[in-house]
Amino acid sequence: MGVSEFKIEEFLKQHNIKPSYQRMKIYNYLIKYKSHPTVDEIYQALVDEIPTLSKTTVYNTLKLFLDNKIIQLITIEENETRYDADISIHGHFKCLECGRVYDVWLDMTKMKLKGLDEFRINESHVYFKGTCSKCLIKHKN
Amino acid sequence: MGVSEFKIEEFLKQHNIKPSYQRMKIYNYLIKYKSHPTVDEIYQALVDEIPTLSKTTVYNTLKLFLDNKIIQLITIEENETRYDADISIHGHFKCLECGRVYDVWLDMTKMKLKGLDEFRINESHVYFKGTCSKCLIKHKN
DNA sequence: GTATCTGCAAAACATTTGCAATTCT
DNA sequence: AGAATTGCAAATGTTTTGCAGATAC
Repeated sequence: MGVSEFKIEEFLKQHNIKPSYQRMKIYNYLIKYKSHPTVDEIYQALVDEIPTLSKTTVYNTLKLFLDNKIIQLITIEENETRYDADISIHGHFKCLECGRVYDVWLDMTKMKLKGLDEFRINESHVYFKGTCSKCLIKHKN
Repeated sequence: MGVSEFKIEEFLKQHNIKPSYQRMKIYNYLIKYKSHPTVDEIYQALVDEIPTLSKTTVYNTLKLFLDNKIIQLITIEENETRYDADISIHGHFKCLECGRVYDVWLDMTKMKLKGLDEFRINESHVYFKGTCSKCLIKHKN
């Protein structure tokens, strides 16, 4: 496991979140796999280990994490809400063939904006869609 | 009306879309108001004028427009799919106070991307959230 | 013992699907 | 008439809500 359970427990406490078993497992899943999972993917991945787990708890927990700003929400596809424990400013790329979501590091400070004079920007989101390198290589074979 | 019905009829025909009454009204709504509406907003706006209108038709029509690439889909908020008849490359800004969605013109060519080597990018999307100038002015009063 | 957390079941929405009625040519 | 379009009703899928039981301090 990339981050020890103890560290996660401390981390959640520092953010005013009581570190219940379910919460620690869900947060651990997010930082371990970095796969930008949906609610259902998190639920399916953990239900074997936590047989009593309910989707309601996954929803409740993610909402709590969002409110406390330790995760961010990724909206790429309509009807598909994803979550990311990396809250640094970065974009995403979704491969339309395999469905994987990748991180994209970009410098948005150079981007000139027209039409936002006098607006207050709180959040900036960038995402791309296309075909990832893994899928492109498959085509060659 | 900004664009005559005749022009819309011709436009749809040019894109292999049979210009039914409903389709012309829906397309007209999109180009007239440029408000990036949801399905429900379109439906509510037109149902007075077309009392038999159903949401199914709005869904069908928007899907047809998307397939024929005369509109684009905007995904800003999870659970809220919006549509835009302006298919040029631009971003959007959603005001978290009044809910309005604005167009943002930006030059993305200057944006340096890290992590997308060998990827094929088909679509690029940029959006912002915050407070628009109209709402900021309200605060001063 | 009291607060909180969890999870079932039902409700609330948004979107899709099947199909019959309507419209257009 | 024949093909396409419309729209109702039901189904689907996701997220939210109410609440009762379990758990933690």
